[in-house]
Amino acid sequence: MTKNCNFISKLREAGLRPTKQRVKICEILFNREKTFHFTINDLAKKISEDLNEKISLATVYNTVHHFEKKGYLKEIAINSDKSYFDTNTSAHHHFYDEDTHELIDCDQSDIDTINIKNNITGKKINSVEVLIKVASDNQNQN
Amino acid sequence: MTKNCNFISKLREAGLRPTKQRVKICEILFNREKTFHFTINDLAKKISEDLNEKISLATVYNTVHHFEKKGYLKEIAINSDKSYFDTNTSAHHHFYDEDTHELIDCDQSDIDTINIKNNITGKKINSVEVLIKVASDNQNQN
DNA sequence: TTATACATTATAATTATTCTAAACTATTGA
DNA sequence: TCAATAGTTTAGAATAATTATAATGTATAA
Repeated sequence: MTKNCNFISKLREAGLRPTKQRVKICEILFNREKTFHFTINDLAKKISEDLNEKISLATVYNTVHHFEKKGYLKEIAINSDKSYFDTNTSAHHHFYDEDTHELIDCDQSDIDTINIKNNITGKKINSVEVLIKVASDNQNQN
Repeated sequence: MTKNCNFISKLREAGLRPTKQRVKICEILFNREKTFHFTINDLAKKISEDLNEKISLATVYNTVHHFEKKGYLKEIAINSDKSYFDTNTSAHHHFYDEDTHELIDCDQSDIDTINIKNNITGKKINSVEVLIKVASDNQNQN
């Protein structure tokens, strides 16, 4: 349970009270080795299953957005159906599997640093992200 | 009016009957030098203004999606608020101005070709797109 | 010119997300 | 320790983008 203590500190650092719901969300999001890609719905479902009790969608939305603002999560733009979030907040790129709708991290070393030769005047670059859409090799792609 | 004849052919090639509404949509989308970036709502509003009569949103959605399937338009993923479309269907990258929510084409020559050193096994790369998010230099970015 | 298949439209339905207001809970300080 | 309070959770309503529906309208082929 030292992990939960860490989550409580993490929440406090974000200026959030460590409630049962938020600690649970932390456990699911940050208690893992590998990057986790999810939609709000994925996450809410997982929480309900794990806790075996309901959690309000609004709470999940609120908490995820708080975490995003604090830089604990990153939103990944793929299509406009739904929002995807990523527990890996470092600058990195993604594969998106159009068959399974799965998001996969791209190894830093698999793409050379992207050099933007001309930026828009008077603007600062906030992020540069590559999205590689892939699909089954032997499938028609209408 | 030779332009409209072209649009009629274009529509026929897409297997679509050249109706008044569709020809108008073509005029607005393809009768221009520069790339046009838009949301369905932008487009519907522009049509209503130009025609000075209403067009059903459903028609705009249907036509835009037909055009997308036919490769006359491309969807650009930015965030999940709304869908952006682009009349430039060639492989190219974008700037997204987070202040104005405007989408701007990135010159082909401004980014070197992106080389993916390791693809997902058994998958074919369908597209590689870079999105550069920019914002005012002298503005806090909470 | 007429039958038919395709289109348009208004409106309803759906889905993702945000808002609201009431009930609840963690924290602060007496 | 305990009440006051400020922040949280929640269900459900509201909103916004998109898609479905079904009736009416129109382009086209014969």
